[in-house]
Amino acid sequence: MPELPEIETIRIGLNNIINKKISQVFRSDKKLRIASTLDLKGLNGSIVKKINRRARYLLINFDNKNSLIVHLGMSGRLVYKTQNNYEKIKHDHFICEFDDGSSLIYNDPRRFGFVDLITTKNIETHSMLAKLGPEPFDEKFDAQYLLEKLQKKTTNIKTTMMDNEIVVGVGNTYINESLFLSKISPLRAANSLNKNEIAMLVENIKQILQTAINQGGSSINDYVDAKGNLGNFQNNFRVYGRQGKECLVCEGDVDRIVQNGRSSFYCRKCQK
DNA sequence: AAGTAGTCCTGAGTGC
DNA sequence: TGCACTCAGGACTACT
Repeated sequence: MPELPEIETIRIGLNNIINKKISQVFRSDKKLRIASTLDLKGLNGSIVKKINRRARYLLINFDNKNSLIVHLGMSGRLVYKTQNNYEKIKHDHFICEFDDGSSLIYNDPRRFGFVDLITTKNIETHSMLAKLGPEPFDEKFDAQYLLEKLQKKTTNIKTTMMDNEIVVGVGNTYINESLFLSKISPLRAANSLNKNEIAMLVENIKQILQTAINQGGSSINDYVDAKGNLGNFQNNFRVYGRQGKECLVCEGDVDRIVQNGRSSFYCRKCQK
């Protein structure tokens, strides 16, 4: 499941489509998460200028002032193939073929993701991007900012940190890991954290996301990068998916609970 | 207003 | 072997 480090890894890998010219676009008739307003004709002849990322959205800017917004949902893959005459496989929903014969393929079995086209200057007003909070690596995301945001939040800290209006790109996997490193229980009310705990949490979120990017993301179930390679960070998980196993810090066991319909993994003894 | 539950989807895993 | 069922979760919508 792609989270921010995986998307960032894909973004870096996609730099080799810059300056390529689209010769043909394919879209399947399957419904993705949001109805796309994609005008296929408008993409033909477009040249890729830049690949950006905002939260978990990949933004592909073209020379004609349009941008593709791509979200990979739970199971989406965005893979670049250099071979000519790429043959579609099951769940390929969107394909850009370039004039040198290479292809960019969006494949998504569960169809939680989407592809949309928007005028680049209006990109921040897109319904999916308009309300997003700061990037975790943005200097605006610091202890003072988070303290203010959490003050009135009575819900648990784990769910709160996955709210995109507070900070973007912190999904289930990395918030579990960040809370473990910060020795904070996922059950704590968000407004019960003191400033030291908040500062530690901010630092650990930044650090764990950066480490994951450096290692090419995590491969759980579906994720591969733009070249189809697996990531490595899953080997570094301290609590995620380790229920019943021994805590790596103390002699306790890792617990699994469900919060707001999502799995949380934590050590009762280490995380208070 | 804030918090919570339901929703979309398919493939992998489990039990009979 | 095959069927039925459950689970995974990002982010929206619709309730309370």
